[in-house]
Amino acid sequence: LEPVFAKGPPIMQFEKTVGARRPVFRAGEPVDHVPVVCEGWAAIVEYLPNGRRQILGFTVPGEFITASLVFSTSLSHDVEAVTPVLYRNFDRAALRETLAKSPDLVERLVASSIAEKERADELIIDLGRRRAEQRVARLILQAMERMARNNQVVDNSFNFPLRQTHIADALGLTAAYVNQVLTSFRQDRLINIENRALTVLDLSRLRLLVEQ
Amino acid sequence: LEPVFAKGPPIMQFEKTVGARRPVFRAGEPVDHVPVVCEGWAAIVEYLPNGRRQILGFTVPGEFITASLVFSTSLSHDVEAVTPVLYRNFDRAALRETLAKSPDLVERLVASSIAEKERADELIIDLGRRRAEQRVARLILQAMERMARNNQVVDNSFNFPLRQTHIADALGLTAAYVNQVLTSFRQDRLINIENRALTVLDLSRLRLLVEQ
DNA sequence: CGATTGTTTGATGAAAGTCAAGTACCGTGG
DNA sequence: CCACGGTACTTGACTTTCATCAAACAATCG
Repeated sequence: LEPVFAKGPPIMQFEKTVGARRPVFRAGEPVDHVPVVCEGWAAIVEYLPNGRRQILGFTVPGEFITASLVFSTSLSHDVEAVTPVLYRNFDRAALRETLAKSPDLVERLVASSIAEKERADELIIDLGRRRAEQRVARLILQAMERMARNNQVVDNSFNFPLRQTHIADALGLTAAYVNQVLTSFRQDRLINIENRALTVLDLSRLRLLVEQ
Repeated sequence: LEPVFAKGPPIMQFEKTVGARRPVFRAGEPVDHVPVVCEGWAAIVEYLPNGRRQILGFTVPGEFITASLVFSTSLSHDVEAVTPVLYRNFDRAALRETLAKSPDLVERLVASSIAEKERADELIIDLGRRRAEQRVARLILQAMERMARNNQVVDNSFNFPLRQTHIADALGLTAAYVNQVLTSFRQDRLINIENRALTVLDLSRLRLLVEQ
């Protein structure tokens, strides 16, 4: 679904940009359009009263921030820009009318909504039953897959703008510990990170780490 | 949505029962009807290659096993009966036709699907950033809320069939540790569990534990 | 009523957290 | 172009939370 709107917008309304580390939306505030991210990464974030935070997921370019915004007019979590974010806002009523006329588009909306749920379920499994190493390895592989789907992986190398705090808050770890894991990955020649670009040096060994 | 189908079924197909601890569905196997649980609790479960398991959620009576089965014809996780489960199977095509005619029902389907996603997000936050005590307390309060919605809570007391292993596998803990937490809850006169019935003795103190 | 399944308790250990201090990096303005 | 402030990364010493393992006991269920 999203590619359609990310590129040639039939019912586009207007674009907006948000700088890195700035909020895109605040939890609870009304969202009167349906946003699709065109450029940059965003994080869906929950802040807890004790100051900790949990990242519920990331949106990569070409995706809805969340498919539920087609139906719902507010979000229960904050959305923050990881990199500078450019997103397009679609008129909700117009979008829903378009959907009503196109069963094909509905299928695709349903599909991205199911995919969202599946990513959430995978994250639950990670947080509940996998150790830090596996969580980090899986995050990397998942990011690679999602980027590959948009043809943004060349030579096992792709843009990876997440800070170690993002990884930590997404995986229920601390930045200090994520650092240790990444350092050990580098020493083992599994990956390399330079200039916000991540290169997977040994894909099969990384996949092996992830199974089990 | 579900209450409609759990009670007076316009397009009911047939009922099935499954004994406690038995599988309801296997991951990947085709599901050619849309199941709604009428009696009993079920768990959605993922088994990992290392023998651990993670429970992704529970269905209480009157709910879809998962709303995504209205669209999708298979599940990516096992479903297991916690108690004996009685569920009704609806014809997917007929159900979708009914939906096409009733925007009201669609709204309700969307709502339960969003609720499912919200529960998943809450669980992510629990597993990522809350400690065992809070996780257990929140599970109890959530169960109470869901049962209350079906008028199954009397005097802060309700049917609670989960074994400690279920709680552990749902919250990313071990049964031994869940036992310690529950024991401490009982000693603190927060709750009582007897005969598969859970009574909340001090709701406000339990809520206090959960915030923060 | 025996067998399976679930609960309780304790001793021990490991994974990951906390805290702290130092270094590197980066964008902005003088 | 350099200095500066903020952000990000790295490392190490120490602590906490929870896991692991084991064994005994209790409850349930054919």
